[in-house]
Amino acid sequence: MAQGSGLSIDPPSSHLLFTCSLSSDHPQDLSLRHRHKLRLEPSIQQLMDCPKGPSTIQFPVNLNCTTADHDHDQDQERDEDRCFKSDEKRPVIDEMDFFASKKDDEDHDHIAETDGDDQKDGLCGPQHFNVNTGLHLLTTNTSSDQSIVDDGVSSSSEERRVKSELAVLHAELERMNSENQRLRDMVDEVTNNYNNLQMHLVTFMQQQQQQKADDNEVEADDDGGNNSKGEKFVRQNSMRNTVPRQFIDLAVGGGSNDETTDQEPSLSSSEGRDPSHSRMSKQKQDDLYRETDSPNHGSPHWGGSNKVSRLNPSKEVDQATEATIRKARVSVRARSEAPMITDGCQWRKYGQKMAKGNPCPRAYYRCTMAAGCPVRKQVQRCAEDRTILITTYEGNHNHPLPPAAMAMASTTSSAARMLLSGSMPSADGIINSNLLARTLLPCSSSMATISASAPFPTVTLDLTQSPNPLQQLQRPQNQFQLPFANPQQSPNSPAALLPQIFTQALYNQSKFSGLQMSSHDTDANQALGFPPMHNQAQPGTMADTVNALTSDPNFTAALAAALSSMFGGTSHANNSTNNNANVTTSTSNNNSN
DNA sequence: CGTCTTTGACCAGCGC
DNA sequence: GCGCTGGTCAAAGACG
Repeated sequence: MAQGSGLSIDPPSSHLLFTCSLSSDHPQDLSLRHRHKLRLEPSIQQLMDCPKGPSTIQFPVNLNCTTADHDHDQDQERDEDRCFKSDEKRPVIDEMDFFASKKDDEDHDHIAETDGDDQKDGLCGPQHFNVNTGLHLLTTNTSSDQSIVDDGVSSSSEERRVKSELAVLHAELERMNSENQRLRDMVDEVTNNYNNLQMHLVTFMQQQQQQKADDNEVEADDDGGNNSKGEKFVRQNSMRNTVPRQFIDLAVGGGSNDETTDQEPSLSSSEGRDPSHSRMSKQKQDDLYRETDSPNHGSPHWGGSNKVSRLNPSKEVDQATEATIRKARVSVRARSEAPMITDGCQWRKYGQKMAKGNPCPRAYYRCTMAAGCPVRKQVQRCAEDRTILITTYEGNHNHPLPPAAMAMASTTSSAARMLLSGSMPSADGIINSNLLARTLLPCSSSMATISASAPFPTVTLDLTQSPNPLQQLQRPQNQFQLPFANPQQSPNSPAALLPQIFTQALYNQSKFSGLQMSSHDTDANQALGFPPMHNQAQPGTMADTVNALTSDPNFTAALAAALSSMFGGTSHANNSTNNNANVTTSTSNNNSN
């Protein structure tokens, strides 16, 4: 059967097309079917809106046909053939694409490359319409159910009709392109506005910090201190440089802090303890830990890597800040049956204790991805609900991280620094914390809690959406609960994803606050499948996304589809990581000591 | 044999 | 000073 000429377009010809699209006998038909399904539906709406209905409504009419009219294999083969052809023609009425110009270019290139394989590929593009008008005839005959190709008498009139259709469709295409351009301009404008706002916010926060520094300097000078002007200048600069320094810290996953760590004056009690612990471990790894982590190990707080260069001994303010930062923690509450949520890092369990008020033991882990990495985490099940796993992180990694781990790790330090960006110990620190929380996690799908009066400043995100309201009421009163949008989280939502959502939330806000930013953040976001920053400028957008995701019972499938669309089928690694994130082979018993 | 987990012991901080 | 608690150490055992 020859294209265009030999086709016997009997009245149900249009039905044939739909039969083809539903065929599932061949794998390639499945792809075709998906393609049709995905792209035809919006087309229908466009066709409805098209001023010249009859010429363009033909395609959706095909969708209403059934498969019952075709009994012969030959017909089916013909159907498939026509299906491809219809696919080629379909782009004429394809869905609106905000970035159509680029896409069209790409399609055009692709067409040029695979000119002879169009039928196999089912390629689409406006150019196809021009290339193969004979195919177009296949689907232009639905209104009258008359054969077009075999009608030699009416061929000239058909040509004219086709040309007029073509003109109309071209006009429609141009209109859509212009509208696309207009929308893109609007997006650009919004993005620019957002960037400007962000810049202003950063500037404002820096000015606030500088003001604080100035106030401290005035107090110091009033005390009769011998601070020289030069030293004051250094201090002011140190405050001014806070943001860049934080930037560097995060940029390297905690930064190479070995030298600064070694020079860190011990704030812990471990120094007096180390001699008594001179018994050398048999484990090389532990030796390494001791070598590189001894300034912090054994301290009542977990070690942190956010150490400032001690080149200038006058930076007491920075030292105090950094010491507090080391104590800051980020806690994530998520439902998980697994003993530990996999966050992309390798951890070694170094202890387990029974904590007061909780029958479940608390496990202590340290990062083993690099010798001397000071990052630690605690894992404990919630006493009220054993299905809730509470994971608390502290410290910054001193080594490069895999993409899956980078987000969480950087978020820990980001959250810690953000938490401490206010004056925590004072009453107004609570206010600052509250404000911080509001700006920190407006896009959270759950409950964000900031504890400013706890022994260690802690950012807690309750991602469990506890079904028991009493649990919320039982929280300590010194913690702030910030109810955001709280869609009922699907019980099927993989708990392992929640920290990453949390991570993204923190990321967005840390970027929004301008306190921490690095190119690695963007990389991590992208590695996790999150869109680049400029696409999520508005927190509400992210909130909507998270809400939609977490409320979707088919969340995993939807996520996989979304990732596939983002990465063009290369998202398997991330997807599998996400889905398996809470699968851990390690076991932990409940033995207490 | 190397790595990891378990678990009793040790230590420091804190409150009384 | 004493006891409680949280955090850590390190020997011993398990595991691959």
